[in-house]
Amino acid sequence: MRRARRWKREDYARPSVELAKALLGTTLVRVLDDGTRLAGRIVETEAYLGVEDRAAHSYGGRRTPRNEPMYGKPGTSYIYFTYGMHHCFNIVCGEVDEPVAVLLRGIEPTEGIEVMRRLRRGASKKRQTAQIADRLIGSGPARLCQALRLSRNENMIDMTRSKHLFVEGPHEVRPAERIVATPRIGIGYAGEWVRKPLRFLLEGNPHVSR
DNA sequence: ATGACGATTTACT
DNA sequence: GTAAATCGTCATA
Repeated sequence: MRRARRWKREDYARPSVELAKALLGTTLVRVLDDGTRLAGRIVETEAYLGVEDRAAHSYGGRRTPRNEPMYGKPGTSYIYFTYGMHHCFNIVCGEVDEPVAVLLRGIEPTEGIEVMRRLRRGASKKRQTAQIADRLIGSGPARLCQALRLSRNENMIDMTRSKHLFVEGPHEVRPAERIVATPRIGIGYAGEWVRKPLRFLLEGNPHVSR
């Protein structure tokens, strides 16, 4: 087994389409304050291309308090609150002042699975479901945030230095898991950008959303 | 100050 | 398949 290698600045400093594909098969690690280590294999991502991309928060060069992290160093976390109840987690890439990022949409839990299941269940105020199926723990941008206890507290973290949130290699993609591209989800307002194949996933992996 | 809306999830018909 | 939940953000005034 190859030794785990934490991603450095240069690993993040590339175009969002490249990063979105490169992240597939790597491990996202989240260490809670009490030291509990949670981890999952990234199986679904979406690339956001910045100023030209109508679906991106930075479309047209918009720069607001919310999307400020997108203008930071590659490897910075960008976590925002939406729909009055959910969080989405992105990793900033490209160059400083180039507002591009990759949205993480699905992980296959590998470490701390039962803790993640409990975090997911605890996130719902409604009646506690008997048990959350494995494939529903990390399949979806907001579910992933619940499972890893990610919220605005983890916004704007430098993932090349943080002890609580980072990406690890090596890249593990099985031969049967080909990378496929589809249109992005939930961006029906983005005109011609709706159709562009900027969502990437490992074909056949059950921990992909929908 | 106001209002429209969202890079979603869940429950229900 | 359809709709409710739920509130921070941002454009407009």
